[in-house]
Amino acid sequence: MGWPSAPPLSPLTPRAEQIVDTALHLLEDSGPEALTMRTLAERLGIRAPSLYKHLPDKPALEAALIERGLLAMAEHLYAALGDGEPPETQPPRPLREGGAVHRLLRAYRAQATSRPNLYRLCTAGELPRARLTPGLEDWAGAPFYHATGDPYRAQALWSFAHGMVILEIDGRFPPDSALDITWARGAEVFSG
Amino acid sequence: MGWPSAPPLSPLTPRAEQIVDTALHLLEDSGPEALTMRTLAERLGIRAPSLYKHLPDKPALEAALIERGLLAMAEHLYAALGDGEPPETQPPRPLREGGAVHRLLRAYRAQATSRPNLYRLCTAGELPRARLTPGLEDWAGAPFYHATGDPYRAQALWSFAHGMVILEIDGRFPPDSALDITWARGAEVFSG
DNA sequence: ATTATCTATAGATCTATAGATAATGC
DNA sequence: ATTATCTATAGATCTATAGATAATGC
Repeated sequence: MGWPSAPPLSPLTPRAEQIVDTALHLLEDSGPEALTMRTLAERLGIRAPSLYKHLPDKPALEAALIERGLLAMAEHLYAALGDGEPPETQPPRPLREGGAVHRLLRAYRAQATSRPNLYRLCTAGELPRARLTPGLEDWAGAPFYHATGDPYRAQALWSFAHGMVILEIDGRFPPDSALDITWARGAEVFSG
Repeated sequence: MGWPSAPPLSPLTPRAEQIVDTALHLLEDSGPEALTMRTLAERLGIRAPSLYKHLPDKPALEAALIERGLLAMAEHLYAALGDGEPPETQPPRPLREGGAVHRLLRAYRAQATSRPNLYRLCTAGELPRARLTPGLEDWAGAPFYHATGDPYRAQALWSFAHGMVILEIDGRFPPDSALDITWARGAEVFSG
């Protein structure tokens, strides 16, 4: 008995998988403005038009990246909640450093900042829901519910976490900010 | 005795002011992808090259929009904290509906959602600090400090507010979400 | 004279399609 | 035959500059 597993992503051909993988690195290394079909092809050692034999169009590529981002984030979050420890078996540990909220937030921050450009792609603007594997979005959001046990607190906690991460990634906090403390304050507040 | 007033924005010529104003409406009505020099000129009944006689380039236009957005938001927030009621004269009202945190959050949400495209422009990606009036950013962020009395709580509260707003604007919450309740939960949690 | 505007255009990109060509796998 | 790639190119934009032209204000 453990956490639910992710809905399986629609399979790609091996070459398409390779392309998406290269795109992932290109995005992370060089930022979203570098993620063009031409530059991607260049990294693969081919010409841009060849890409269209493997992926229908650029939105499809972006959707594939988003799916991988959501999947990686969620797996990280479920692992942080404790593998094989669904909520019922976990004693409530509010206000403790080792509580579920603290662990969840630490994992969220670590995963997001480890791939900031992918995180931005996954969360900025509207989600291309029609192109995503059904159920993936809900499954990826569920850890917040598991950590709080309440849908409203879950949304509020996610908002806090997303706000912190995106403002941190975008360099919006004053450069001398002690963000560790801010994260800890947030965790305490939401553990009460 | 009241709240500090905004640092004065560097003045533009009347025509430039008009252009910025039109850009503001164009952005809000038609979204960021419509904010091109050509479309803006069209709205003004002139040709795109004419704009460059009034504003040096497009980043300057964007900076002017951002300044206006920050100014409008901050004025709204200061007003919500209570005009002429600096923190010392306000009795602490934690956990009360009428508390400073509640009022601040309500104002933040109302202002942001009243002009979502401007809000996005002001908060997405990196801030063109070199082009902004010095002191404006700090002044605009201060209401969060005034409402919490602590820099860490202030940053955490701002993150929550920004996360809620941007996720709401971008349609990231499930469509049947009762966001009023989520906002209230957040306000309670940060008032404790 | 100065100010606001115009036309013409350079120069950079991007996505995506059509059709040809080479290489691989029965 | 099928698969992967290529070249050539259509078609859409965008920002911004140069230099000409018309209108306004002394």
